[in-house]
Amino acid sequence: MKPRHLHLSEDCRAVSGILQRVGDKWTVLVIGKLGDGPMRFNELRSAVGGISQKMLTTTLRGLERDGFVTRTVFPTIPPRVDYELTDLGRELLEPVTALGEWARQNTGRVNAARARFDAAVE
Amino acid sequence: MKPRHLHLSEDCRAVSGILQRVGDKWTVLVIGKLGDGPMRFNELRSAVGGISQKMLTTTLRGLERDGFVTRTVFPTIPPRVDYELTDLGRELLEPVTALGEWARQNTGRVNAARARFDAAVE
DNA sequence: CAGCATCCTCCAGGATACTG
DNA sequence: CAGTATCCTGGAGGATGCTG
Repeated sequence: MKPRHLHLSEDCRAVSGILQRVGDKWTVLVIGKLGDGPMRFNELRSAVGGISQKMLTTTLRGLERDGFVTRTVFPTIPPRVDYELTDLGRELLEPVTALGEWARQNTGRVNAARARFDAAVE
Repeated sequence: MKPRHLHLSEDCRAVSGILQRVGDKWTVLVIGKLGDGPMRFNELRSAVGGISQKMLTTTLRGLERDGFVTRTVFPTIPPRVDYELTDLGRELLEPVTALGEWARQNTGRVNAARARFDAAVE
């Protein structure tokens, strides 16, 4: 085994994979909302806001497939479906939240850099 | 006992933004390589592997614009251009690496969940 | 209510060719 | 060497309509 420096170079493909998985338009927003507790489909839809029905379905299926979310169907009329984070999903939420915290604290610096860059191009 | 205030909900748009920024196909791989020190264009190109010249240019421009990397041109013949992480870039690398570490430790569980899901659908 | 099915648009990203 | 400039394609994602 290679010695681990604190660089991500060695595992960067894996990092890239997980980031692409989680870096699509809706995934984080959905697991973010589900972090508050189980939710029904349309409840989640309006909580996220702006997401199409198709994309919510797609996103949830993906999360379910990867073991981040459970899907519970109540065979009532009308039907009721609850989505809830699994343990794995909640664990994922931690490093994601850390990144989110970083984002929250540094958007200012990023925006400043952008303004500087765009001004330089003029 | 889980920490009760993960509340990603409030800033989830910002999180989503930064994740989409960093969640494209090449960004993480590039800053991962640059984490080892400054690199020239083609050096970086072959280090990353599989990236087209166009996408490396695009990715680097984006990173430069956001203040994550610096671009230094040496007016020699042939030309030489060095790319290097800024402080901001190195700081970004930390939460990203944490997420990468999570990915490294949990790909097994995710793959297992996928296999289970796909088998159930069959 | 919670979806599937369909159609359509847009753009990330690859391939290729040319240049200072 | 380090790029620009074009062309092209797959797939993410939106809009709409139908169903158990």
